[in-house]
Parts: sequence; structure tokens; C-alpha cells
Amino acid sequence: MMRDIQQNRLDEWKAMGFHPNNCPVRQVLDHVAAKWTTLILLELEGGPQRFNALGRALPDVSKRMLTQSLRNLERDGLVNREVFGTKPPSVAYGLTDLGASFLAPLHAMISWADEKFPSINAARTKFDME
Amino acid sequence: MMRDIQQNRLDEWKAMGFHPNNCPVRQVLDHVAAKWTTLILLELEGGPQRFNALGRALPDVSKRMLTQSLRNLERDGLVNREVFGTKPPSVAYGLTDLGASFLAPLHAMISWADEKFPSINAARTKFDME
DNA sequence: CAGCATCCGTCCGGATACTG
DNA sequence: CAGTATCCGGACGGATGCTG
Repeated sequence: MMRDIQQNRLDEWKAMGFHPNNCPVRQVLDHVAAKWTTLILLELEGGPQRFNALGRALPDVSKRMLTQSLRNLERDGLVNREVFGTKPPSVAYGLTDLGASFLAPLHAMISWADEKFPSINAARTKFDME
Repeated sequence: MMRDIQQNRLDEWKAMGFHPNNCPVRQVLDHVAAKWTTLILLELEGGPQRFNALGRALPDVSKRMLTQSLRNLERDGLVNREVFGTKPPSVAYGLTDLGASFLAPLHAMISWADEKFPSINAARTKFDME
């Protein structure tokens, strides 16, 4: 019964091309979700960085995750990857215009978090007491 | 060696109270990450909703996840939970002022995603071709 | 230096069944 | 109606070792 209602709603969404698994917004939010990508973007805000420099700036990101995160960002056109054929080889990562434009809404969220964190913490400890 | 550098940087962060695991901003971003919480907040933007009404509005959220998400939001003071001692019992969820204030930065991200999605998609398909 | 490959534990979240 | 309890697969991500 409720199952049918849900199914109908799902069908509506599919018809609109809005099923959550291919939702444009979700795919962007997943970058925010991705635990490291935002830190990377913020770090690149100061200018392009080499791979290991990024690793040193973000100490608790493993090389594996750093590579993976950078690939995802590169794939979505937020970050560009420039290879220098030197020896040993070096690679620089920098923000694209698209990536840079993402910093505005990101900073908006961060500011909100900064500003409201006392309230959140208060609510949290109160909730946990009961 | 690099390990030492990383450890030093980590220590600095700890001294500043900024270790990623208790970072205020991270904890807020984790709400965005949480896959359902944002949809819930957006749904509540239209006004308070009862539990099952929310479930019907968000068809692909299981009851389990809906409960869990609402608890997290309630814990952080973004959502309030009002119980009516009727029979059968009913519960309404609504945005707090804090929760409502979060919608601004959230909408900023959504707008960005909406606006830039064509570019992202283009970058993505180009990346995948090579 | 800048990765990739592999193994492996953890946790997120779905499905299902049951309760006051 | 509004949840809780349990089971479970699969994805996320850390540690380690190897490569051009």
C-alpha cells in the first residue's frame, strides 16, 4: 500500500530524470561528502601544488586517497593536472575556473559551520545528557 | 622522514584543536555527506511533517535511515521533534531556527550544482573518453 | 617524485521482521 | 503510527609494498 505510493513517487521522479542515483545535485554534494576533496580544494586555493606538497600539507591523507580524490576532482573539471617531463617527473595540481567558482558556496558552508558551531555543540551535549 | 614532517604537522593541528576527527567544519559537512539529511531539510522547508509523511515524500529512504537521520539532525539542533500523545501516537518534525539558517548555504551549493552541472558533465565525459 | 596494486578491516545503509 | 532489532552485503578507506 504505502509501498505503492512510494513506487508511484519514484516513477514520477524517474520520469523527470531525478532518480537520486543520477541526481546532479547529489553528485556535487558527494564531493563535499568525500571527506578529503574539500580540504584539497581549500589547500589549492593558495595556488597550484605538487603532489607530495599536497600530501605534506594534508598530513592525514594517504597517498592512495590523495590520488583518488584528485582524480575525481580532475574528472569533474574542478582541478587540472599538469605534468612536467623532468627527471624525476613532477606534477602540479591547480584549480580550474570551475573549481575556483566552487569555493564561494563552500566558504559559505564553512562560515555557517564556524558561526553556528557553539549552538550545535550546545544542542548536542544537551541531547546526549538525556 | 616525510612521515616525521606529517607527524609534526599533525601535532600542530592537535595543539590548535583542529584534528580532523573533531573538526567543527568536518562535523557539519558530514551532515551534507549523510546522503539523506539534506533531502530531509529541504522537505521540511515547506513546513513541519509527520514521520510517515516524510517517508512518503522521500520514497527511497528506508524507515531505518529516516529515523537515524532525523535523530542526528535533532541531536545537532537543526530539527525539533514534537510528540502528540494521541492514539495512535503521532510525531511531527520541523526545522529549528538553526536548521532553517542552514538552508541558505545549502541552497547556495545546490544553485552552484544546478548552474555548473553542464560543465561538470562535459568535463566528465571528456575525461572518460581518454 | 608520483603514483598503482593488493589486502583487509570498518562502517554505511538496505531488507526484513517485530513492538507499543 | 512511529519506531526498534537484527542480519548482511558492499563500499569506503587505511596500510603496505612495488614501479617508472
